[in-house]
Amino acid sequence: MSSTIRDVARLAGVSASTVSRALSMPEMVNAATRERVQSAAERLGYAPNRAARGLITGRTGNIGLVVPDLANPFFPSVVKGIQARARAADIAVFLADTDEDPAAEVGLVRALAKQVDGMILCSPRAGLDELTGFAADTRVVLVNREVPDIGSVTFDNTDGMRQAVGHLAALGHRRIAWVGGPAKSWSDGERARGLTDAAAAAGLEVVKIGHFPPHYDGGYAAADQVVASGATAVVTYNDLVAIGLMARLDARGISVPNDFSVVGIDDIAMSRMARPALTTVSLPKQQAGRVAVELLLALLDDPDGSAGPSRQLPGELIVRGSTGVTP
Amino acid sequence: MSSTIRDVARLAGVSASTVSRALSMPEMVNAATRERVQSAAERLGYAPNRAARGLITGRTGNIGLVVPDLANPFFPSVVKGIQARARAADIAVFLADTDEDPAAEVGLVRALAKQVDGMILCSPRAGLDELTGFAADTRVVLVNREVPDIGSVTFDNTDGMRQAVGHLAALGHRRIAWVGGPAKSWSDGERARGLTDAAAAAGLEVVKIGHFPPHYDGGYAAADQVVASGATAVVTYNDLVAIGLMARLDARGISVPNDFSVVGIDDIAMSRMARPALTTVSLPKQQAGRVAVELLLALLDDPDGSAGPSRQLPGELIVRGSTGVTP
DNA sequence: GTGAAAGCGCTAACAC
DNA sequence: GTGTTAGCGCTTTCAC
Repeated sequence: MSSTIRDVARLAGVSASTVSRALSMPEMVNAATRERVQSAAERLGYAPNRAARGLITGRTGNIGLVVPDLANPFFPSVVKGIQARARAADIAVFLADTDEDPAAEVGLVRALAKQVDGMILCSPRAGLDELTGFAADTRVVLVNREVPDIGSVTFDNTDGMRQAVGHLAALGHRRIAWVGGPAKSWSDGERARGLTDAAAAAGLEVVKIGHFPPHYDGGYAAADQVVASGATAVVTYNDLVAIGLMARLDARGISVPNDFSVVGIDDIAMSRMARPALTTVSLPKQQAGRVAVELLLALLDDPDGSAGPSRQLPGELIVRGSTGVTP
Repeated sequence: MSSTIRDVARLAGVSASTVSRALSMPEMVNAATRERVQSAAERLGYAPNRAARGLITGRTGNIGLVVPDLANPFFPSVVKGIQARARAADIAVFLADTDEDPAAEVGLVRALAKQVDGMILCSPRAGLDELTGFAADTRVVLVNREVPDIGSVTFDNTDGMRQAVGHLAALGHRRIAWVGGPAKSWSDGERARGLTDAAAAAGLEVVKIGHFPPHYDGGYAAADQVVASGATAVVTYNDLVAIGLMARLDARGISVPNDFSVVGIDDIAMSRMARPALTTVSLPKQQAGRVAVELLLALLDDPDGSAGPSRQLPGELIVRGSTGVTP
């Protein structure tokens, strides 16, 4: 159905290798021949079969992308950044959604690894050993996860939490609750630690409220414990949790921000739309995606394939209505 | 780096062809040999190179998926459905996001078409001729778009609008505004027509308010015209628009649902979380994704590749706070 | 039931 | 500068 390199060769009256050269290394071929080949290719709508090319060059021009859950708006943003940067490099993206299932993660990585040049793993839930194992087989870049000897793009949680604490301290809060996300989430640990350290430095008290699913319902469920903790402000694992938490607060007649302050992390679109709008540590999600692709490309061009420098991106506190009033 | 069929053959003490058979047509090989091959494959972590296999079988085991904008929560849901169904069939998914750019759409389809068995195009913005052209080259299934002779999965907009109108009429509304989405969107036309027809049948008046971007900001921008129209209720192109519209209404001190009723379409997660929660025509997004994959699989198995039967999925009105009160 | 040989579409080495 | 040859990893005749 689709035309091959030989069709073009026949039409242009040259050999297949000349077609190949004319298309991928135009300098190496006579100008006249080149034009003949190019117009023939044009006329046939020819485009090389990348699978066949990959077989011989060892480069497929494809990358794999694994995310835990597309329904969490954080990930589509990262995916968009990755897409955009990959397309600019003429690279196609395999996407897999694991549904937050670590076992599925392992299977999907193995399945995809064979047909891609490298993989980007977003917030992987897999264990350290598994990730190290992946990186031995394939070029891997991590997003929102740090593992020794594997390239990664992360966010500066320490500084983000410092900003959040500074803001809450300035509003007069003395006791802050932390609502944690999935126990297997690397960033959960980072954020909790960042918050604890920043609070200690500022002389504030932190109450940790268990682990909750990283969704609206998780926040909704956490709210009552947060209130019972005696805190006057809360920082949550992510925006979705914060929004769910605010809904429960509202249902109980607790006013945000008059009675309570809420700070999220991520800055998903929904946070602007919430009422009151959510104060949050904004993370450069699309940029993280773009940077991840760049790291991966560097890794692919690097003959020994050692991990390039990892990148840490800054977060920025966006103050909105959910922390507008002093307690 | 990765082991090939010959490595397995050597370890099992058989030929490559036997390995191939033992793995893909286990019946055709002696039980003892089969076990030897399978354990050898296991030990080496062998998985066939799908590109190489595709070269000879003509089937890559991959499908392409093109969506206009992952930032619109409607699409991640569909993508999740597609992913899940594809994975069950051991099929990998190439994902491309066009950023609502029809030109990018064409380019991406062409680029992907070569390395996939078929493509799913979600809410494509491309013209009729272009889509027909695609379908001539590749197996194509459309989601949320209907084109003659191309298989598709759509939602029953006519019935959905009938439900919405029935609800609003029962609340006592006599004059309903319609806020349209992108002019190039097929479903925009369908929904507008569905609403108009249902309103006519029920003896209600419809005021159409132009075309707006299918986002929060579009709804925010449309609100003032909606109010000026003299309508007491509004149906919007999608939930995002409805939520933006409600925000502007709120900013102007117009109470939903006391002064105004709002109905969206899609039922994205955010609609449950909005305050007041949004009444909306819920669309089975994940199911649409699953069905699209099934249609595509049927198309691939069909030797003459003619368009299979298209499927239309029902929508269901979910009544929430945004239409709770009679005007 | 199994192996040897051919070939999918392409590119890279080697001749010329 | 261009054609010929070989081969990427796999499946599929065709012999045996």
